[in-house]
Amino acid sequence: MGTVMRNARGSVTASSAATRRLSSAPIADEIEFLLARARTIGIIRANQALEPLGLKVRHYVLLSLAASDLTPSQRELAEFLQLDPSQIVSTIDVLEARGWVERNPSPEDRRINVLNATASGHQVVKQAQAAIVEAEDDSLADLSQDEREQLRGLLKRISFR
Amino acid sequence: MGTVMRNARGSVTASSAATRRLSSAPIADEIEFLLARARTIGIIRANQALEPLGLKVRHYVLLSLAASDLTPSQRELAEFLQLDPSQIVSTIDVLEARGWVERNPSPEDRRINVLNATASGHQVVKQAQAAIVEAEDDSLADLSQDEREQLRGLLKRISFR
DNA sequence: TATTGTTATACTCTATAACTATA
DNA sequence: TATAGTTATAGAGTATAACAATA
Repeated sequence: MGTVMRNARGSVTASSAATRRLSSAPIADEIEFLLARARTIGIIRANQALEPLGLKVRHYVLLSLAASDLTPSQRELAEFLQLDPSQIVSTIDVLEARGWVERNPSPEDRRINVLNATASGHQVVKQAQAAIVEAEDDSLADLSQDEREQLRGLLKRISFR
Repeated sequence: MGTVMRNARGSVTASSAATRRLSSAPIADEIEFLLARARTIGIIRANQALEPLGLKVRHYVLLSLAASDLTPSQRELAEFLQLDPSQIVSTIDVLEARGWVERNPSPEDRRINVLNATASGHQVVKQAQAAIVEAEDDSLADLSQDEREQLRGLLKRISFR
């Protein structure tokens, strides 16, 4: 799904006469449909939030993982994110060119590149995190804190098993 | 996200050593990340389930809406699904070529095409629905019926507001 | 003059295969 | 012989603009 409505204040909205009318269709009750819709809304808001930093969600996710203390290899990232290894390459190329991430050959197996965030990479990921939290807060505005934790727990169980 | 693991029985799985290891990273707790992941898993399973019918999720969604009693116009569908009108055109072209959907000019405004499913279209959507329910049941296997209703309700509130 | 649907086109994202260097 | 990473390329999906028919 791609095109998105924006209201007068410039924020994303999914409302329109057509949306309200068609939201009574049976498909609007299917979890998979709702997941896809919620994700589309979320990813667009997140990309908007990251735009000032020159990042897209894809870069942010990799940068965040590189900045963790898990020192992931490219292969691990490909598996974890269910992306092709070649897509990891091109995304990391961008992050490395900006000096935010380093590829360090593993001493034990020199085929493997272990990823580390640089000092400026850590700074950027911190800013990005703040922007993402704000966007998420906008997307989930109608849910209480308890409900957000419920949602997080349910999603985690279907995402990792 | 694209590449996907399949286990020995051919069903989709998100598990691997790397996945387990990296799932302790902070990003694996962000709702937007989990939404994206759950949606990827779900859409792949759904596309697999629809493959015998020669359908993808996109076609199924439109066919399902055409088969509802809401007689949506193409413009309404574009708004509802947050797709560009031109994408609606090409998807309906496929459904129409197979004799599952008809474009009927509205008597009140002949610019507007109202969509109706044909008899065979209704049959196909019924089969597709059954396939989707099975795929969804696979994706949500770890959740109780109550938890699925919880999830549906939470997603609906962030998807339509 | 504005809107619905259509066509054409460019762009991004994703999938696949071949290659290198290391093991 | 197998694996990690890279490169190149093709395909699918998405975004944008221009157009004809109708309002």
